[in-house]
Amino acid sequence: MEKEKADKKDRILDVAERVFSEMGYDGASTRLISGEANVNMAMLNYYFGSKEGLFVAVFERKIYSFKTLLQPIIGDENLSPWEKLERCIDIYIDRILINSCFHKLVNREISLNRHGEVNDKITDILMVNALEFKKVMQEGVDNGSFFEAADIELCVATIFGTKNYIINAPHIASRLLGKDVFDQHFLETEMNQRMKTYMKRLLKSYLVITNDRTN
Amino acid sequence: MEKEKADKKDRILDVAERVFSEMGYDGASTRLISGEANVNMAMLNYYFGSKEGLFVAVFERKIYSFKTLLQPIIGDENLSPWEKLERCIDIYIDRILINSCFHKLVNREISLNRHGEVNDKITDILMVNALEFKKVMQEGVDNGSFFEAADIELCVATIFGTKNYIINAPHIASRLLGKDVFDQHFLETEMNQRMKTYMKRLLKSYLVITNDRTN
DNA sequence: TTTGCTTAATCAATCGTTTGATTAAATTTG
DNA sequence: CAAATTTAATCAAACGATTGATTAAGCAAA
Repeated sequence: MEKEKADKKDRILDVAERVFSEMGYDGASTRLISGEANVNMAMLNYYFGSKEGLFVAVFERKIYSFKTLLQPIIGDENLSPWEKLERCIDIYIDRILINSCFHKLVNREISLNRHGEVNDKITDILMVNALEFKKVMQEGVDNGSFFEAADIELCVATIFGTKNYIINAPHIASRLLGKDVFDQHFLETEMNQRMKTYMKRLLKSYLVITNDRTN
Repeated sequence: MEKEKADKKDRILDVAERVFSEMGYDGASTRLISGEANVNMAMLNYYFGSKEGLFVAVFERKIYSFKTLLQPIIGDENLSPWEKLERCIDIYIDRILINSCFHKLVNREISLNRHGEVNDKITDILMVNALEFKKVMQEGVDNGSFFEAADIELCVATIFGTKNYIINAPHIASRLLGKDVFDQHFLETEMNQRMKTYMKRLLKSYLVITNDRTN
């Protein structure tokens, strides 16, 4: 009973997450979601109060800052700023590519400024994550191991933006890369490694001081 | 008469572009658009046939490849691959920041794969532009002036993705940068210069070979 | 008069939500 | 234990509101 209820709620949330991410909030009707989840329409309101309530629930199940994951790395005094950044990138890319459909949803709905409740919460969490990356890079700049004139705020935009570009428009990314970005297995293995390698090399060559640095 | 009609159509298109980009296609009702444009609702269908027709018209007015802008640069034999890339970045950023609200619309609706007609057209155009950038970078790799193992496809993702991150979620970007990204004047002046400087330095340090290159 | 533009009124369809009835399990009562 | 009562889950049906679209009449200009 308890179990079945939890199962059904989870099934609804799974379907809702997928349908929302495919059709957008407005494009996804409660009838379609309930239909695909094989539950009566009224169950959505019974469990979640409203369509917006369901939307919020989809987020609350998944969204949480991984500040707690990043903190021990950032606080580790044995690691150089660059080593910290490397590990943060690894953790971030791992998490993103596993939940790519969810992050697609996040990015689309956050560009619409509605759903005040959800939006504010997500904005806060995204900001926390962004600021963690910024903090690590600032540390590198401050201790002189990173390029002093580095635009670390735009570096944050690059880290998140490069990922978004692949995730948000998979059919474009597929054509660009010549790979099937819709394939979850490809994302979690080959793409995962490729993005990590690329992000680190890109940022290292920009941030980490070697010798000459002409404009 | 001719003039007034054109004016009215343009006014509708201006409003539609803004409302679509603020609310999304599904979130924007024809009543709201016609209301804000101060025209009768039926005028939308009279001029554009349908809501989707209006949507298409919004795109057709603005979307076109700037391959023609890039071609003379790419074809110029007096320019090195890096010099070509620099100029392409300049042109690209100029164009994007002027039409930021439109590109926000493009990016959201392309992540939803509906509107087959528009989507296919936009995808093609975006691909053309992406492939132009890729071509320039490939040239640099081929002639040995660029890092041979450079992941130029992900470089494309970085160029477009970094821009999207700023444009798509301006309220997040505003908090990250400590600036008002909604301010069109700021975008077209300060942000414009800052993004150009950053993109060039970032890509140059990654692509252009200087001396050592350890992982 | 004919043509092109404009309007208010109206259309069927779909939206998210609510309802009241039904079922089954859990709990209380005798 | 058995009977009575409460609670939770589920459903088909219907609600009012809003959607995009159409109509037919009115209007102005050529």
